[in-house]
Amino acid sequence: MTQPDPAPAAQLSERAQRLLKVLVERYIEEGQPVGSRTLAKGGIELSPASIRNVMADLEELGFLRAPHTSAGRVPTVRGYRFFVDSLMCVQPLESAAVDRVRRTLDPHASTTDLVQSASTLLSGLSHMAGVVMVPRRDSLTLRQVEFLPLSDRRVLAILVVNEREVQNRIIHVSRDYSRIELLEAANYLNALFAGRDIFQVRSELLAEMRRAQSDVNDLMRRAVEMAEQTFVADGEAADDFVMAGQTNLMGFSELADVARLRQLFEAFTQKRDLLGLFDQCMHAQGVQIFIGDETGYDVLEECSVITAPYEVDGRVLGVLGVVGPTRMAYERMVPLVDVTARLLSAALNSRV
Amino acid sequence: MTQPDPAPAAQLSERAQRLLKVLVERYIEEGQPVGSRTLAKGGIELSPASIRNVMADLEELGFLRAPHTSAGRVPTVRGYRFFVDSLMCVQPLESAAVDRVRRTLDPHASTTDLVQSASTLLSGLSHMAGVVMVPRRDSLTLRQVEFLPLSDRRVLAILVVNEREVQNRIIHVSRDYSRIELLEAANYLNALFAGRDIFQVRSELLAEMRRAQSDVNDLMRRAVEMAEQTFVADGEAADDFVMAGQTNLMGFSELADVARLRQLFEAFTQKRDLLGLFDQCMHAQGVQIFIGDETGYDVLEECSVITAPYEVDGRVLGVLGVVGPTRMAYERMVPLVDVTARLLSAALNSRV
DNA sequence: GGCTGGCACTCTCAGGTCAGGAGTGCCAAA
DNA sequence: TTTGGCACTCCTGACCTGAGAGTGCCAGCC
Repeated sequence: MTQPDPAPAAQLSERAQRLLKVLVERYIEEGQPVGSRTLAKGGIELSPASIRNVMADLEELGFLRAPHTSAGRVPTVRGYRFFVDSLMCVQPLESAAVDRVRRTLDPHASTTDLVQSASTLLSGLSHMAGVVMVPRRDSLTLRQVEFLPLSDRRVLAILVVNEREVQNRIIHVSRDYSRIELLEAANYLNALFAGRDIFQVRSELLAEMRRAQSDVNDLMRRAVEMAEQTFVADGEAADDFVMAGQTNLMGFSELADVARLRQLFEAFTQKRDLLGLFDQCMHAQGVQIFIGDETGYDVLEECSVITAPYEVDGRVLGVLGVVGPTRMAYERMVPLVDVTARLLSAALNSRV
Repeated sequence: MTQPDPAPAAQLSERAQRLLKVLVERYIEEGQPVGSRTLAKGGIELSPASIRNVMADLEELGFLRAPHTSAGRVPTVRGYRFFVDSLMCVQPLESAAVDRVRRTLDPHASTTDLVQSASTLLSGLSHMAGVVMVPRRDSLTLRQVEFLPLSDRRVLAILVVNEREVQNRIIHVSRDYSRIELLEAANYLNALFAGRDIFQVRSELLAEMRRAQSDVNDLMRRAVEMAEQTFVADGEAADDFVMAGQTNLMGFSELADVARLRQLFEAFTQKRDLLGLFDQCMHAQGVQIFIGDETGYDVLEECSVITAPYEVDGRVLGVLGVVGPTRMAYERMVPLVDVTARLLSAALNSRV
């Protein structure tokens, strides 16, 4: 996890913990700094003065802070962290919401549509921004390849991988090939390598070529030339995510500053920072929570991010999550993200 | 064009016109309401008092308005419109910028990349938001079609159209076909219809089928079943645009209100309004300017939009443009949009 | 008749003051 | 250890004020 330095719960009396819990819940709900009077009336059975003592302790320990002398207290990042780790009661997601997620993530839809739907769902149900990394496909099983001649020594390669995904790329070759020559090369590759991993095929072909040197025939040379360019990873390019509901973030008063908002949205379009954050979550298990500067990125200082990986056949393919202000309903967001990740995994798994 | 009701230039003395021109230019540059003193010192050879008289006339005619009693004047939509139609001197775009556009719009790139580059160029050079409609391809020439069996009576159809564009769709068929059966159907369609328009092919096949009724063989029936679903327009779905540099709009003080900004960005993600506006420009000639409420959409009230259609073989394929605050440097944006549209057309035309 | 200088007027903006309210910290008493 | 009391701090909004900018209008001038 990501808490900066462990704040031993031992430091906090049972009473202080209860108080912190109520205060954080209250603050998340109302958005106003909460004072001792408010707490005394709602949930804490102590006089305002005693509450003030406890709050002073909590402030000293770094769980709370006062925006100014007479303004009640607000949770710090550390306060939220402790709340999230030890105090929060995660309720299961309402079944209506679960149903909606389940119904929307149709296993028959294409991967792109699934990713799109998932991010729309996340934003719709959280009223914040939803993000879904597009699945990284580290294994690309060749199903079929096809080449079509273009002019200028260029060839259009069409690649069907993993049963239903179609990719196409334009490759540059050493001379113009005829339609027939390309067909032969494709047939050769299909016959020999259908059902195999394309990167393996590529390196195998190259190795074979090098070993055999002189006695390779023209057909094989052709095939290798194509394969070399066709079967390259576009993993780099596919390192991407889909986002929905960014505009929801404009509704939060915490983020109402136009200049900050601009930076935030620029970070969203550049994608780099969020991708960095999401990459960290790829191989962590289950739901992760990053609060404020725990994200490690300045632009996200006022934001929290909740993520969960999704997977197929037990292999993590990507990460999804929500982005919102630090003052968010964590106990609702955690199950939302969790359920969405599970159901997206299920949809991807159960496809045929 | 779009001016609401023609403001006869005759109403305006030569002097008033000159004054309006200087005032609008000044306001666009500085962003502050401009007063009589400022004008007297910069460009207008009259005393402040005389200038005030002229300005009062212009205000009465609806070309200017005063934000408040002692704040100088600001152009109204009508003022901008008259400026744009009759007063503005459009300078040609700096050659450095033209070069950059030309170099960036590489004819060898894919359509998607070209559209993306064009919108990035527009936003980069305008410091506002750039928009490019994706080309509507009303003619889809079949080059090759391929079918691959999936489970559950579904087939993956891969379609190469217009020489280099690859589309794929999943179609539902009446029974599971074998790989061979699908191959036959594809060969049949390719042999007969390669190089033809896919919609024509579709209707022809259906007509033929209906005419021949009983004596069609199984192969043909199969082919028709595929073609029927494969060769459908996705023109609807492709009604789309690519936008870049939205965040630039957050820098303008005119648009600094978070609530309005949110509406604007929501309109951008929903796309409907902008598409409506762009559709109007499809069949107008050359550069179009929409100022403030001339756009016809409330969210764009504070914005101006400048568009130009782009074309291939003399046929308009789409529209591109920029979106910014009404207070923009029209005389620079017009040639920018114009040149980008021309060079995008050129790039699309000269491809091989 | 059109242009100009002068002048009173209006409006915004920034800064300062002030009272009210909210919440705290501390202390002494229960 | 808890609690009530009290002085204190700080924010907030309202109000005022003076400076600055620009106008409208008028009377005089070319």
